[in-house]
Amino acid sequence: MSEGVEWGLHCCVTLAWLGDEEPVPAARLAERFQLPPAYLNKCLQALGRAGILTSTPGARGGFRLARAPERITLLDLVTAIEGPEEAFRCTEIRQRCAEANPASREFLRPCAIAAAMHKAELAWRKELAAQTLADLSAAAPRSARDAALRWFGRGEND
Amino acid sequence: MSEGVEWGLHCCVTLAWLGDEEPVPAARLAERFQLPPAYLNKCLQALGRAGILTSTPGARGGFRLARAPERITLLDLVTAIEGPEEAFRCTEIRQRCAEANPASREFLRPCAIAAAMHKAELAWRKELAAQTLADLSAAAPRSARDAALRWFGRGEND
DNA sequence: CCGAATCTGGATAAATATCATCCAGGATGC
DNA sequence: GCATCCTGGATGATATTTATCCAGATTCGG
Repeated sequence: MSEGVEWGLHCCVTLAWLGDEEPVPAARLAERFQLPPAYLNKCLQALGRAGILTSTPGARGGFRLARAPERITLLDLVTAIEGPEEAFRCTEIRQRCAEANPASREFLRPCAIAAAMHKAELAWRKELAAQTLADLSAAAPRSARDAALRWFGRGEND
Repeated sequence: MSEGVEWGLHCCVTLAWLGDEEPVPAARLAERFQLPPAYLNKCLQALGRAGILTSTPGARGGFRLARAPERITLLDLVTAIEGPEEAFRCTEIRQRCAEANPASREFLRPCAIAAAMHKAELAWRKELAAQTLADLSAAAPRSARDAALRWFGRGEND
């Protein structure tokens, strides 16, 4: 799994803590986590296209959550970064057997192997869909949240 | 996920069908599925090191299942090919925050984000562990099994 | 005992994906 | 107007996956 998932998760949790009064520039988030600014920006763009973040261009612009943390699941995040394809992709090698006829009725139903892997993937997605950004923000220690608020200069308001 | 997982699964299901009276050379399995022989061999070697297959060198040698299909789970197979690492790997970017002190007590407990991803991964593994090679062999249509037996010249005995 | 078949493991190369940077263009606020 | 900041494309660096080849060891069959 690409590292952008981890970056995106940390950034979104941070954005959840900060609230959406004021957008946060990508460069500032990169600085916070010591990540490459240009590349982190690419990840945030992907989150924007997926409707998880909204971006505001221009001075004092940046990113903020597009909706309440309770309504953003980990599955949303992971799918936005990694894409919607499953980890296991069936290449239908059963149809490459010498005698196999691709038009055979046998191939109408899915490959049992692909079905088994798919079932596991569904379990994974279900678990991801069951956890929201709000859960993550709450699970982190208060000290982490407080430190973030201070670092971003939001300690006073919130 | 690497394609070797799919190859390994198909090969193992086939070996389950054939029984373990006689080992099957890697080259023959490659021919069956039209896969690159040398590279498929590497995958089978990995399954051998993982204790899923046993290999016998020399003429009339090849691979066979190391134990009954009921006792080989999909998790065994996937782990053998993909390795034991989790898909999401936490790089502890929370510790890279400017003010963070790596010795802090806060970092003794795992990162909430990593824990959430880990939970999903466990659900995936659990589902994989619940399915065995025997289940897969049984789920495939009889015609596929029969065709394999014929192709490998084992139609008469079994 | 010889030779063909076969696995083992290392070296290597090709193809692809991931990670990362840069830049031109457009939008926004001061 | 100008500094800030997102957007998207082009490009390059690095890592991983896929694939090949070969020398060495082992076994079978004659």
